[in-house]
Amino acid sequence: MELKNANTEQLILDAAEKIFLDKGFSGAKTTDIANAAGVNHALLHYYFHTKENLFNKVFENKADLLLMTFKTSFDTDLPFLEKIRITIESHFDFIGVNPKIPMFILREVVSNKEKRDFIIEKIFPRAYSVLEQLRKSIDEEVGKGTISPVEPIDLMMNIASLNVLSYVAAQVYFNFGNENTDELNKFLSQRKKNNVEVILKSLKP
Amino acid sequence: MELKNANTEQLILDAAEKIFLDKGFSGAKTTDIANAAGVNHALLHYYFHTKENLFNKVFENKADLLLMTFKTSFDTDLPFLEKIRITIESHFDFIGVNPKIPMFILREVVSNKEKRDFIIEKIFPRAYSVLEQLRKSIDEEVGKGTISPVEPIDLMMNIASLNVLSYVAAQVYFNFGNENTDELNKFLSQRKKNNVEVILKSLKP
DNA sequence: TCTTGAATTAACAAAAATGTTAAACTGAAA
DNA sequence: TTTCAGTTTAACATTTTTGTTAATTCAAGA
Repeated sequence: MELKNANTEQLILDAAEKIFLDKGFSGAKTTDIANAAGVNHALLHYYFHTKENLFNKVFENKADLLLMTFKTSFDTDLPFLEKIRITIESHFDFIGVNPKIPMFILREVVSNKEKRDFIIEKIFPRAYSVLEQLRKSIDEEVGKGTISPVEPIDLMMNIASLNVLSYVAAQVYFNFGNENTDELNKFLSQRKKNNVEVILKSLKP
Repeated sequence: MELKNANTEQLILDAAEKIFLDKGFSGAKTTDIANAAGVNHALLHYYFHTKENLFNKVFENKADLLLMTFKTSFDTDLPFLEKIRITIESHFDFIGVNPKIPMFILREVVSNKEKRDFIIEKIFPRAYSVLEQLRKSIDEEVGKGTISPVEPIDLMMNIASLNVLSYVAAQVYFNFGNENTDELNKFLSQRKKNNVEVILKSLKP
């Protein structure tokens, strides 16, 4: 087997990832992807046949990554509120290293029913177990009087909303993902602190 | 002057709005817009010359609407926390009647620097005065010990994040904007209540 | 009713974007 | 060294999308 093969296939995939993340499916052009990868654009079709096929590879990859977001640290034996804090912070940091994923998924999902269904089918099974596990912990803590009652889905959505839009705002105001300024970093650490505080306060009895 | 004129121009604009809101600039096709408007697609060019020109009309219109979102009710003489509650609820309800606007603006803004700059130039002047007015009220209340200190920008972002993503989730899970089920309405009223509670709790001393 | 100018249409043109093909190249194994 | 399979390229083909033009319709005022 040749090595060029795996190499250029990966080159194309990397370029596709970069451009699809920025522009979405309809905004990205296969010729731009080929150019970015430094290859003849026929090669793109040779390896991936269609634009949609190439896109799906990127999309599924990123969807998986997004789901890992909520690999909550609930199997540790830390106090509940500590686990929540850690969940929020690691979710925030995860987005920090993958800042374009949430908007990428949302963009396709709101404008494309197939993608919407795909994500729902992927998310529901996983989310269900996470949410039920969370419900148990919440009930326990509510019983102990440590926290006030909350629906697991609300808690998760609150965390995701605050964290995701913190980064979207950072991309818009500070051009995050392309530049990195002190102001940006200050903004992000302020948001991180804020998000933890807001969620923890919302759980107070 | 003929009356067809204003009429079909508006027909095209309405169709464009619908399709651009769903698909974004690059996902929308001018022929689809013309079809949706029930007119020959040459008419679209006759009235608006280019796709971009037509899009900008829609975009600027929606950007204005989005900014009106935060026409806070701060000139009333209600207690501070009541004003906050009303702000949250009316923001939530505003999105309810324009559910696709936030994602529409975000989608273009994250993938297009010009649109990003356009929005920033529009938002900053207005946001600045709102935020400074809010800062005054916050300082006052903090002085009275009614609330704990918070940066105005954080408070606003918290509200916007929770409300916007409530509706994005509703679009994804419940196909909001196209269908209207009991489950959806239950979800939305639960989210509205949750969002108010989370923000008000976050302000507790 | 005749003229005028805007509105509308069909037909065409150009550009952009996706996809295909056949031939040339490459490197490893027979 | 020849052969073979996978890789790469240039050139071409198709489809989609945007934009244009010239001829036609239409409604209102002279």
